[in-house]
Amino acid sequence: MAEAAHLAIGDLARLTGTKVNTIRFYEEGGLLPQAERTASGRRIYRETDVQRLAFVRQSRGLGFPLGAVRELLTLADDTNQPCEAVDRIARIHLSQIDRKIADLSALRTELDRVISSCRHGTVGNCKIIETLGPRADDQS
Amino acid sequence: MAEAAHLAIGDLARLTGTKVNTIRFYEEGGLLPQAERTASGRRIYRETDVQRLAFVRQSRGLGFPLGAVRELLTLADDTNQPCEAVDRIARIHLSQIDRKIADLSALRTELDRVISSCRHGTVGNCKIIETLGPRADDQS
DNA sequence: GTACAACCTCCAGCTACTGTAGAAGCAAGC
DNA sequence: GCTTGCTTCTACAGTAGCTGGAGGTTGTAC
Repeated sequence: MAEAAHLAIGDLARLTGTKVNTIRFYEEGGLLPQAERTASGRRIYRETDVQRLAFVRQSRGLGFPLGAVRELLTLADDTNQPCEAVDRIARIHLSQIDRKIADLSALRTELDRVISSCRHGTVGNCKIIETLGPRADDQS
Repeated sequence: MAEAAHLAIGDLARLTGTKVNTIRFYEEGGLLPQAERTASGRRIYRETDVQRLAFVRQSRGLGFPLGAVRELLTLADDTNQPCEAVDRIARIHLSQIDRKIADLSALRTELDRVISSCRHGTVGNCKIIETLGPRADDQS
């Protein structure tokens, strides 16, 4: 009997590509339920835990913040609900990613402009340094 | 006498659009020198501090991490050096921004794909939820 | 003399983990 | 039954870059 009736935390970690500490961290944050324990206090897991953790990891891999993952988990447990709420969470996340990309792109443009101005002289007349500080005009 | 011979931390904050706590944080982190103090222990600043903090803020605004800002400050103080090192720091930062943009773009594509699969039914047959968990195949 | 703003230090909290210390459990070999 | 060595346990510090708050002075204006 007992072909993997239950798993130790290290097994769960290996199965899901998650660090042991991260699993404990998720448990503490309510993303995973409080694990059952052996008599000596070690956590034990089952197949459902593997699935739940895989869900968490997949969501995190798509960049959902932990709060969103918690919501998604709650929603996923209630299979009769319309999936509108799920869709909404995902779209909010998408728009946040779009915003980050836009911000970074603007930053990139600006930084590129700054770098292009470099004439490879000394720091004293370096356009990059000038751009960074208002000291540029102290020769007036 | 005394038309702003020196500035209080609140003045410096206003002049540079920086929070007071942030200024103290920068001082602690060595981005600003230890400020002079009045007899009663209050920090006092001069024009050079305004310039230095402006430099820090400008650099941060371009996304340079604090470590890079520290290096840039050191370089900026030695005006005779070639500005190669400055250029290098900026280029490294640029490439990291490029990488972030690429990562986010890939994420965006994937997330968009997931969202597009939504058929607006119930959570039970929600493609988004399916994508997030390996539970999808449990009907086999 | 008394408000009240601005300043001080110290510390907790944010995100999402990661790593470490020190102790205890567990399986295998001898 | 003892040692070795791996896994697990709890608890806490650290990462980046601040931000906000508590609780206590100081400076200034009325």
